Amino acid sequence: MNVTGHTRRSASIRDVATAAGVSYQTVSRVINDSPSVKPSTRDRVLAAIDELGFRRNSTALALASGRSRAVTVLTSNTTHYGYASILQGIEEAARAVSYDVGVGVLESADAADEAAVAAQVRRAADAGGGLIVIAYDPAGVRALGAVPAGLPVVGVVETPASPPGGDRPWVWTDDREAAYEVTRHLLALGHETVHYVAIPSSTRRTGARTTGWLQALREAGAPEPRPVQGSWGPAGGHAAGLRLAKDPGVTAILCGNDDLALGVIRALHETGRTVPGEVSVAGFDDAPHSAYLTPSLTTVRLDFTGLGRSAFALLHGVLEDSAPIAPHPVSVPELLVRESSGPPPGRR
Amino acid sequence: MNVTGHTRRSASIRDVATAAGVSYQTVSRVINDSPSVKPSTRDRVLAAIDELGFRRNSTALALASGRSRAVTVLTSNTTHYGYASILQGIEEAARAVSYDVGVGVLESADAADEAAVAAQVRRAADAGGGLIVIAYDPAGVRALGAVPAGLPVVGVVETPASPPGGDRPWVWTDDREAAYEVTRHLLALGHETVHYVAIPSSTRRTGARTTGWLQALREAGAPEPRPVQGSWGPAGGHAAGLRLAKDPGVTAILCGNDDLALGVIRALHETGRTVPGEVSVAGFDDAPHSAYLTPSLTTVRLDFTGLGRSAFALLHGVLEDSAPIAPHPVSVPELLVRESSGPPPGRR
DNA sequence: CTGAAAGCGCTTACAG
DNA sequence: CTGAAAGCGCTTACAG
Repeated sequence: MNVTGHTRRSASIRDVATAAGVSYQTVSRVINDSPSVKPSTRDRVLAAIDELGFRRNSTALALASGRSRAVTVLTSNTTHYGYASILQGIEEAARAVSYDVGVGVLESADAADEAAVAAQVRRAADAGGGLIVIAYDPAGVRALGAVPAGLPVVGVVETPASPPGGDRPWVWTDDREAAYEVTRHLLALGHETVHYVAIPSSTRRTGARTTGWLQALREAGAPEPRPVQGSWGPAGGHAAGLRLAKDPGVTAILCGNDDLALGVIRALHETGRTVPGEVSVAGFDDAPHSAYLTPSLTTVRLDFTGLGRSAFALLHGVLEDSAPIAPHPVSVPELLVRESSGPPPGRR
Repeated sequence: MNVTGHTRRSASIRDVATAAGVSYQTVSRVINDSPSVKPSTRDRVLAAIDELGFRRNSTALALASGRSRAVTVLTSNTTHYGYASILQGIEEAARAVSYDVGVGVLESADAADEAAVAAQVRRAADAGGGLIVIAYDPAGVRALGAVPAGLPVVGVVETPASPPGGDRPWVWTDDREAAYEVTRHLLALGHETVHYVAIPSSTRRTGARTTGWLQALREAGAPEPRPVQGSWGPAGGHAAGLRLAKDPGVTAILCGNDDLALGVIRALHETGRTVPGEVSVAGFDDAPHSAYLTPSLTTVRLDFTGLGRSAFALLHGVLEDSAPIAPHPVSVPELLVRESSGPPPGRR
């Protein structure tokens, strides 16, 4: 600060060069760790950098080199636990290697507004650097599809139906396996079948969680009820729960996430059904509060933060042209059996 | 895309100039809405821009002009509901005026790691543009304090004890008023007093929520129990709830946020106390699931998204040198009375 | 091992 | 109303 209150222009490589008695190209070499600098010269430059508090201007770096040590995360939402955790994981990994992280929220989760999604993708592309698209919902899937070829991008996606080719830089958690495990847990308790309240799938096809649930039912020879369409939040779970509560044959309900499960439990309570006495309920994600609900919620923990870190690692590999990192890191889901699941009535 | 799979260099203002038959300075004038361009010239340039798909390079803009239509949000966390909602509000407002938004997570919420906080502030400053610091916790407060003078910054803070001077570009929700209202609600139900489980305060001094709670107790001539220190999450609420449950005189508990309240309710349940039959519990924030808990949670809704929009509006005013926007927008908290609060035992 | 030149894609004065 | 020059702070070849 000078006396007028304006920020002092920070030192440039030319200032450092003058102070160190070298040309500014040499300064550039030092800050880029070029091996061809005499140690004594390097030391003088380093001392000048330190003395002047020089920090390399990232804007100039980006313009001159065409690379911009930055990643933009495109997501439909920042408040849902899973999305927010992925973002946190990305930021953590990015910070470790001095990358900036930007956020772009996709306007409409139902992807009705195609133009808005495309606009966000263009903005992100303009920002330079790489792109990570959270493609759990229609808007995200559309955004991923709208990324122009040639732009470095990683998609955080639902478990693909079949292993994608090597040209698909995607990461995911094994939702199918997770759904399979919870469903088997509920069936093992003695339930005749398990009903399912689905989160909106990212595509028109059946979602990965739905697939895993169905697989478990089929292997057990259990009846296969139609999934109930939910939304992302507790309100959708509540509505679905009220519908399911009308059917006295329903004794076990798997929900596409913990918020839905919470809404379902509320609906069951309102209609006088006890959990887990009359109906067992299980969720997905292990949100922070799920262990403290009454009853505490049986769920599957997915490592979203780790998923975010993996997404960034993959992108970083692409951007830095390093050896292609293992393209499809998959974290293992963990079943957490709590109070909300138990044997069906009459089998206690 | 060309056949080799590389992205085609996008059009520059020189390309547009050539196509339109003008100099590139004229193109610059057109994209900057300069009034001194002949309409017919403008039309030709606009046509060329459209045809070539020209998009202004924001990096070059930033380097040449020294301004960077960008804001970096510094926060301790992206997953807590309040923090995430503020971020969402900022992004929404920023997008409306084509600003990029970056995110920096402050390493340690307890601000023990002073160096890490300072490093994040430097990084954010290097990114250019403005800064919004969420200063609800010690790390955020420290970050806000570490911002070098001259850098455009807006702080999202707890309700200040006294109205700050005009040189403090701060925004807040009226937490004190909110706490005051919930406490009065509980007292009006007939409770002798209201206990308080506090969120960590941003400073060593008493937090705004604590102040509002105390004010209501004093006005009512109610006993003033010591606040119980909680954390941000349900685990802290659970621990605090177990302690409070030991005291049979406790009939009403106000919690610093909904997650704490959820943990408190769980602890009361575990120790055999009914809510609201024996103990009333109220929270703060109106998280999305709070209405669907059993019992549903009495709480105060705070408009975090609106707070984020206000923070950005204030910063935008500073950056664009426009008329100083009303410096301290305050949204009005809304009391939501639900099932978790009722009359004390014996006064039903 | 080090320096001088050209350029990244824009903007900001300065001319006319 | 429009054009030619200089420069933002770096990097990338190109010389020596």
